[in-house]
Amino acid sequence: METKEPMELRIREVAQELFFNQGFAATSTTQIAHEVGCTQALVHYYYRTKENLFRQIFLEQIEAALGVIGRSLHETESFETFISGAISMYFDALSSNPRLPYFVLEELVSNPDRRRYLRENFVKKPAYAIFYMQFDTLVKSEQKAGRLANVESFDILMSIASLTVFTFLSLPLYQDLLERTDTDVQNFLAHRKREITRLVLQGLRP
Amino acid sequence: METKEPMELRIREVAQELFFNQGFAATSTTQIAHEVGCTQALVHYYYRTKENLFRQIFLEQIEAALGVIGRSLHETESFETFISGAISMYFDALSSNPRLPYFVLEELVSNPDRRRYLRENFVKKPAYAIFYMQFDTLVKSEQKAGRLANVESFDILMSIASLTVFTFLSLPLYQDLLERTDTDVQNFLAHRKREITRLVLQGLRP
DNA sequence: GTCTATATGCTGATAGAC
DNA sequence: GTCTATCAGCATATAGAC
Repeated sequence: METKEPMELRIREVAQELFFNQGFAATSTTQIAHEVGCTQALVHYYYRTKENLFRQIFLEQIEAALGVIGRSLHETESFETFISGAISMYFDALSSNPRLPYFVLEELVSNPDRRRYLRENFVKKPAYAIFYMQFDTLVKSEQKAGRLANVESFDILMSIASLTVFTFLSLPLYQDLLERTDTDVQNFLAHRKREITRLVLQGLRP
Repeated sequence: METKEPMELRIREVAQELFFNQGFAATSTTQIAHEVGCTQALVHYYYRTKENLFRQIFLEQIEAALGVIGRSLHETESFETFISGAISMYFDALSSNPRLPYFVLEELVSNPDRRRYLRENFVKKPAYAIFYMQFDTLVKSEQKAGRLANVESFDILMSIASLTVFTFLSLPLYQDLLERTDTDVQNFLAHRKREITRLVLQGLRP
């Protein structure tokens, strides 16, 4: 009953995995074709250029990542549970996709065109301005009520991003430089999740 | 009176700048030679391989970075001033070298051989075990005296590294995605330095 | 839709003249 | 020490047979 996947899709799936693990520059269309089990010409038949193939995959990942951030903004009983819930969501999402942060960072840092594209097609969309305004309003009302330290909204987001994202960026270094097993890494992630939550919450107290 | 620099050194300086800004993979010996004003063969005459040339430069940068970390461990009047002084030193060192974190991260993440080399030649050296033990002893004595929250030494280092390093890793994104000027970036860095110091210190309070 | 064959260009590295 | 010339290899991309 198993329907054979069409080549177009298989190429895309294999390409995604390779781009993800090796980056754009280090992945060749020849390698993609080889792992798919077709000729290199077929990759170009479907996607014309390597850049084209990459862009489709890259945007899909960006959208998925932004989706997680969007869903983290939801009603809770208090600002503290809201923040700790958001951190927990980011950590869990990245734990099942630990190479995503480096993949996105690498391609955005090394290619200004991709930054421009992301800015014009995502950052400037009203949805993201609304997201930030909602968060900012929430922060200001909490501060007015005296339940929150006098910290800027942007700083809260930057600190949470720094602490969570860097954990995953440095994971290969943690594992190899300190010679840790996969189990060690899992324990480390769970441990950091708790400590980061504690640190951020303590930093938000008036 | 100006002595003409020997070619060997000029090649190295130009290579350093290019590797720094573009990474190892994206920099060719042809480009190095072109910017130096010599032939590509001369680059290989002096350094034999591109990897060889890179390694010398890379290790120099690693040593410089580790040197800053080493110098940050010094006597102060209190643990709080010690921590805020260290953060300040890291921030200032990176401000005059903002691409260093990405350069080091990229090469270590993308090349397991470099991680192995760094581990065997630096991480395993007694000097770094001593550095960590000194810090750990200091933390434990502060905790015994009730002046410090019950946080593991490694977590303190990880959180400081996350907050400072990620700031510089994400600088191109901050600038381009939010369309900030160079002056904006300078103000942003100064602002984050203060906020990160505040957050870490508050997180260390019992 | 999938293949073979090929064009074109760039890379790192070496041999050998001067 | 610096050059010219060249090699082999791999890349992306395309043309054309089937």
